[in-house]
Amino acid sequence: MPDRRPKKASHTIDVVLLTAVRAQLGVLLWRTPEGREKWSLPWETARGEGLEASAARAARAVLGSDPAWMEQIGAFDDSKRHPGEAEISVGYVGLISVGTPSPVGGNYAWFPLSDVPQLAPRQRAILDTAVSMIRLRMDQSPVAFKLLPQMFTLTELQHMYELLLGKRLHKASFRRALTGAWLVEPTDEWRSEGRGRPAQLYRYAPRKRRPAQRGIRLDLLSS
Amino acid sequence: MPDRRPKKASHTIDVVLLTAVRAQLGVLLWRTPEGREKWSLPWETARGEGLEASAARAARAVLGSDPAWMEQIGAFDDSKRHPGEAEISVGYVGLISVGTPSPVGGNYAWFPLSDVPQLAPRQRAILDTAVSMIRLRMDQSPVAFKLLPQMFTLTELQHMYELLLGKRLHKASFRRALTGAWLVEPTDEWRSEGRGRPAQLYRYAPRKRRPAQRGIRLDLLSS
DNA sequence: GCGAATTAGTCACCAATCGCGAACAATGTC
DNA sequence: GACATTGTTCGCGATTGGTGACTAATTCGC
Repeated sequence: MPDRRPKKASHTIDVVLLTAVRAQLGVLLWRTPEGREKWSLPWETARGEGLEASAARAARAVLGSDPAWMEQIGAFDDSKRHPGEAEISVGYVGLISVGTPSPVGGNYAWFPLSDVPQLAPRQRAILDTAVSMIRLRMDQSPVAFKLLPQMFTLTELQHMYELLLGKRLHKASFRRALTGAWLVEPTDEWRSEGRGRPAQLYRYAPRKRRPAQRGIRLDLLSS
Repeated sequence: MPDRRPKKASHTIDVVLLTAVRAQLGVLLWRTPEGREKWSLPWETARGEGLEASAARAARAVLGSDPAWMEQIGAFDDSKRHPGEAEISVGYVGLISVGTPSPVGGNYAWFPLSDVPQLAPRQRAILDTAVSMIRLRMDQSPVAFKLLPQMFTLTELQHMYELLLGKRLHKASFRRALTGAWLVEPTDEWRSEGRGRPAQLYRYAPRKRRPAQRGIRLDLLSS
């Protein structure tokens, strides 16, 4: 990614790649060639190809494949300097399904969010915004599903929601809401995971819903 | 605002200023000096002062005062050209309370969203994103309140919510939800608006709430 | 083979919330 | 003063959401 040719680019594209790692969110960082233990978000200089394209290129260069989902976070200046010396950076967040092969071990590593090393201030802001945006959008985007493989058990899905929400959910309520929303459909496969009853596998398959005439949720305000 | 001096700026800041105008959202546009009937969002070239500062400067230059609320929308390239020829543009949305004096009549005018003239494609994208973002964030930001004066009647507030949501709300339910969310407090002033009982004036005064342990709203997904 | 342990999936009860119509209150109009 | 008009509140029935307990299917230890 970071091949710095024209010294000061007008703007860079910085990518926050997230996945679930050991009951936490994890972010993929790149070891900079300069310092021994300096880490950075993967980033690209703009090449006049469009922001989405730049972000996709950056992600593909790291992963070898496209993220399951990607969205822009916003533009950042944040006074402080950027590794690429650019005036502004445009942040993108991408979600990686668990199980996707990733280049761990080389100059890349997954860091749990609770244990992220020091980053350039602007990149730290990009990361924080990415995470809070993901958590905010859970209701409007199929975020949890994009962090899971195509087929998953309902318990895995619930754990993913708990991870993102940061709180425990009740099994029965979760499943009732899920079937009411028509988001998943069962497959005819089952998975036996050690001891206990095997779990049925589901896939993400949102269906049309009736308009769902619920009122406004003013209680979400002033949270 | 648009004083174009260094021909090609690296990026511009484009501002979507919204207010309520005749039971619709309205956006403030600027008549470009070139074409007779060509309109544009107010915009600024970057001056190395920070994005927020540029956006605030752009808004202040148009209004003479600061918007009641402002937030970044994102960065846009969108292939097509921008009036300022910049590679990318960073969009901001600002909310103007009804009643705020605004420079209508000069080279500025409010356009209801249903009747916006042709814009540069990128600015059209910025405007559309701004509106949908405002509508999405209603639950998380006090958007409706920022479009109203400091003191307002509950009927006015309800009309504002109806305008933003695009649907009618039931009076009793709206008020119940409102008091339950502890968002407003009554003042000791009343306003008599022609015929009918005078309405009490309220002000936006969010209070701490108990954690409000409601579950996830999966039904909001796949809308 | 058999029961304990473990995990998946469902049911039923109860409380909180919501949609909705109607009542009640306070003012202007005739 | 009767009536229209607008603001404010009440209460009922239906839906939704939180919760514990129940059933189902498998592994493990003996």
